Amino acid sequence: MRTIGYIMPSQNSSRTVNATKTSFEVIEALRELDGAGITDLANHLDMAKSTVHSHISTLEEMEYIVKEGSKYEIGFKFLRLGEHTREQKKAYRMAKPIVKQLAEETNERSQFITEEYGLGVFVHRQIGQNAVHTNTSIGKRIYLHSTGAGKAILAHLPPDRIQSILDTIGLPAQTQNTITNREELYQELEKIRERGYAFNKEEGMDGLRTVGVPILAPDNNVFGAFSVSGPTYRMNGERLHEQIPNLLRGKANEFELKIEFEL
Amino acid sequence: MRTIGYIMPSQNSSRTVNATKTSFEVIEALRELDGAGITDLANHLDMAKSTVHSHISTLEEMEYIVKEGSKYEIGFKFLRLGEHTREQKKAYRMAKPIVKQLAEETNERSQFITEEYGLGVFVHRQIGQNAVHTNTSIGKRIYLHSTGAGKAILAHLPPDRIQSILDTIGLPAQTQNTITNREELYQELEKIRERGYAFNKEEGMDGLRTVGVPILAPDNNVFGAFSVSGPTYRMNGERLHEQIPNLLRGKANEFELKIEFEL
DNA sequence: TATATTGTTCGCTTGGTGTGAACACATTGT
DNA sequence: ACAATGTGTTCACACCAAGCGAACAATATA
Repeated sequence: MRTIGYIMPSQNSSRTVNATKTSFEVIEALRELDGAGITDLANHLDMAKSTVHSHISTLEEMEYIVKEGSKYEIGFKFLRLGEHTREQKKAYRMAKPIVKQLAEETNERSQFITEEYGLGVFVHRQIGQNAVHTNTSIGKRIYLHSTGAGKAILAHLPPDRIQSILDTIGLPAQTQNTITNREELYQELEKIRERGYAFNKEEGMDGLRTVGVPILAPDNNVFGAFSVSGPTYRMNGERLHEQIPNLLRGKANEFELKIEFEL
Repeated sequence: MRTIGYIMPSQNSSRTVNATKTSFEVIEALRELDGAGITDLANHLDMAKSTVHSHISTLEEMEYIVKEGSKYEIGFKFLRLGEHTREQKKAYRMAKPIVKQLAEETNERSQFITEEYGLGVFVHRQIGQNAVHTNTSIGKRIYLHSTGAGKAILAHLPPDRIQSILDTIGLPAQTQNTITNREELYQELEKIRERGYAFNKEEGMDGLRTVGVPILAPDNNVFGAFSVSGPTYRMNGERLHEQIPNLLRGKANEFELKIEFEL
C-alpha cells in the first residue's frame, strides 16, 4: 500500500528560478482578473509590457493559455494537470461517490478535503437537492482551524506538524466564534480525537455549521476528511449532534476499510 | 453577451522565456511519471540534476508541487487554476447538468467537449448507471476528426479555421473507419450541418459509436458539443439513428436558448 | 561498516531575462 | 475621414541568472 505522507511547507532557501516565478505570477494574475490583456497585466503586476509579452508568448506557445478575443485566459491544460492529481490516487477517486451519498442523504452540502501546505483543499464537493453549482471552488484552499473538516484533519496530524502549521498560518479570526487561542484549540482537538468527529459552529462563516470526520490511512496518517455543512437553523439539536455525526462516522469507517483493502 | 471566439494556434515566433519552458517540461514529466525524484527527472528530461533541482525548488516554494515521501508530485494548485476555467464561463457551468441528464436518460457515457488548439477537450463527462469513474480524463484532448462531438464542432467552424486545423493536426487514423481523406471529411461535415448532429461509427475506437450535437452561440460561433457514446451492440438501429439524436437535438436547442437569455 | 544512490551546494560561463523606448497596429471619438 | 488614445509588438542593451558539471552531503542498500 502506498504511503500517504504529510505535506510539509518546506523552508528551502535553495536556488530558485526567477523566470518561472514571473510566469506563474502572470498566470495567477490571469486568474484573478478573469483574463486580461498585456497592458492590464503589466500594470497589475508592475512589470514591463515587454516582459509580460514574452511570458505570455511562451505560455501561449505551450498552449497553457488562450487568446479569447482581446483577452488572454487560462486554458484547459491546467485542468488536465489538476484532474491528474485528483484521479491519480485511487483513494481520492473512491471518495467522490461517498460525497455524493452524503449530499443526497442529508440534502446538505457535502465535501471531501485534504491538507496541503497547512491548508485544507477541496477535492470533492456536492450540494444536496439537484443544485447546479456543484463544482464551485474545487481546489480552493481554506483554513484548517476554522472549518469542520479542517479541524478533523488538524486533530490527527502529528503534534510537531500541528505546531509548525500554527506557526506559519496562525489562527486568523473568520467570525466571532473562530478559535484564535492555541490552548483552546488544543483542547478542542483533544475532544475531536475522543469523539471521532468535529463540529464547526459558525467559526468559519456566520450562519454555517458543519460536522467533519477524519479519514485515517492504515498507517494512521490522516488522509483527509468528509464534512456536511448547512445553515444553523437546519443544523441543530439531534440532527446536528447525533444523526449527521453517526452518518459520517459510518461512511468514514466504511471508507477506511475500503482504503485498507483496495489500495 | 460575451463573444465566444475561436482559439487559434498562434504561429507567433515572438521571444519566449526558456526557463518557463523548462519548468513546464518538469511539470509534464511529473505527470507522465506519476511523480518522480530529482535524478529520475534529470534522466528522463536529459537535464543536469542541478537544473531540475532549482526548478523543483521553485515550484515547491510556490506550492505548485508537493513532496510525497521520496517523490515530487503535482499539487492541487493546478486543480484550482483548471477549475477556474471550467467555472468562470457560465455556459460551461450550465453544460454540466445537461451532461448528467444525458447520461441518466441514455444510461450511456455522455460528455461535453469544447475546442482548443484544434483539438477537443473534455469539459464534463458522466457515465450512465451509478458508475464511479465519472471524472476520468477531464481535460484530456482528443482529435476532432475521429470523434462524434469533435466532428460536430469541426462542421461549424469557419472554413479557413477548419483548413488551418487540418494543416497542423492532419487526419491521423485511429481505426480502420477513421476519415483520413479531406474531401471525404468535407462531405461528412456538410452532412452533419444538414442533419444537425454527427455520427461516429468506430472511427475513433473500435466497438464505440457516438452521436454528437454542436452547440452554437448566439453569434453562430460553435461553443462546444454534447455527445453520447456506447458500444456498437447497443448503439444501432432506431436508437442510434432516431432516439438518441432527437434527445441530443432537444437538449441542444434547450441549451442554446438558455445561453442566449441567461448569458 | 562499506557501497551505491539520491539530493544538495558551489563556482563558472554564456546566454537569455528584464527593461524602456520606439514602433506598428487597432480602436475610439470628434 | 482623421486625429488621438491605447493596445500589442519589436528592438538593442546591460546585467543577471539559468544551466552545467563536479564535488559534496545525505540517504538508502548490501
